[in-house]
Amino acid sequence: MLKGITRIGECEWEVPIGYVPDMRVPGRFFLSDELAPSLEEGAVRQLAHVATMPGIVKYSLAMPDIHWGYGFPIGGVAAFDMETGVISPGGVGFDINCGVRLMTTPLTADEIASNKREVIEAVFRAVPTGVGSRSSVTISSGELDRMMVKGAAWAVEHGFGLEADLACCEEQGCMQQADTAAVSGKAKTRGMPQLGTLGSGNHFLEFQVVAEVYDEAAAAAFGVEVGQVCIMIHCGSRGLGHQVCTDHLKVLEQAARRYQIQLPDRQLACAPLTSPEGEAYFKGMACAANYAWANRQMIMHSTRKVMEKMYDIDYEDMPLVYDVAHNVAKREEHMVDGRRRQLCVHRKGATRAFGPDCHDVPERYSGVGQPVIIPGSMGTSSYLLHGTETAMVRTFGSTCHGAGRVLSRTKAKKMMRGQDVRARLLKRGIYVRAHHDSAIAEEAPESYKPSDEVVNVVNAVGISRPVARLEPLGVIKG
DNA sequence: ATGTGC
Repeated sequence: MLKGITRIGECEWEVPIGYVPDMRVPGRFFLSDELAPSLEEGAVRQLAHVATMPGIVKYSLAMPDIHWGYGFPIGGVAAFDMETGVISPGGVGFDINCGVRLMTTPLTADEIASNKREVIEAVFRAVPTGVGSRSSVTISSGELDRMMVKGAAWAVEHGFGLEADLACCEEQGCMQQADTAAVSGKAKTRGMPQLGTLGSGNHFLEFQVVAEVYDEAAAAAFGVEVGQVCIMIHCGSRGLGHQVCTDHLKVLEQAARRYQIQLPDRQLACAPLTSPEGEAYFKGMACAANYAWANRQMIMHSTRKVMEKMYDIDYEDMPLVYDVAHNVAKREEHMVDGRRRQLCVHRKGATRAFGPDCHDVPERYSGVGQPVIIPGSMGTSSYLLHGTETAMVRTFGSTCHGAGRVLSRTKAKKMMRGQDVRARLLKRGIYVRAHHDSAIAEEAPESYKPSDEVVNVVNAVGISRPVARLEPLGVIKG
């Protein structure tokens, strides 16, 4: 382990005050001995830097998928007091409300085996993918504004889903604080033609089969069983969220100076939560978060339409299990040292993992906890878990979000050829569809840590519990 | 992540 880090438990480490100057609280992260060698010193320094920010509560936290990011580490969780704390775009990330949803089908893997390629090609035609991909639906700027205010509900009202889908989204797919006045014209222009598109990079749409169930009762509540085909959708707020982040970063860099906030890294640009600049970022971020929920809702709708057409199943036979945000800041109430406190919880490459009796856990999952969805990389297992009371106590109701890269995109492209990766996966029965082979090389399984190990860690710490493992059958990449 | 970069 790195010098200066203290071991607290089997999978828990502390970054003590003093690791970098001016820390207000210690850092804490969760990591197994297996994952320890891949820990980047830069990511730990970022975790310590976050601990210097005004109003941070208890700890600067990181999940086992910690790695180096813009300002805050990816895998980072930081809660700030609503009155004395700050809000920072670096604590959310450029892809605001990058997230993932899981939908079940009534089909078994055997039932789609004979025409898997066809169905994946059909979904590939129905869901625009890739950098700069454009939507098949055109919306006016007025509609875009309404969509940014209403989120997933906008999509459902326009015929892109079921009322029941909304209850199965974090926040019902809508952050109430959205105010379109905080979204620039440029951001709107970028977002307008991209609604219902998948994007690129690590975003994907994957056909999966439930390979193993670890918790029968929770699996029954979530509606999953062994052998069943599920569809996982991973994407975010596209160009709109990226532009919202860029615009507000510029403002908050100035604001940090004006409010005389001393920052060890310019990328931690922030403003008091109570300041006009901080509030404006929050409102704009909420718009982008709502855009992302509507986006995933529309992609799921397009997928359901294809499935309905190709198989003898109804639209209603494909319920949404859940939709989680991986990149967002939220106002939440948490018990801290026996006291109820209003906090702004930043989760950057981290998943909310609320326990059984928390608010915003759908009624049908109460007693279990919210579903937590952790995608693997292309060709590796994904996991469905549930949130826990331990997460509420230890991590402001948070857990990890995925595997985390081990190879840069450039390195991956140098080391592997997309066509080879595709052929290798096909040998294992996994059909990969993308516009370009280069996208496949960048996202090869070797580019990522195994998802199994991060899931082991969060299970060991108790901040979420595995419900089921899903294995890939076929995948669409941007 | 992103109309990949001042």
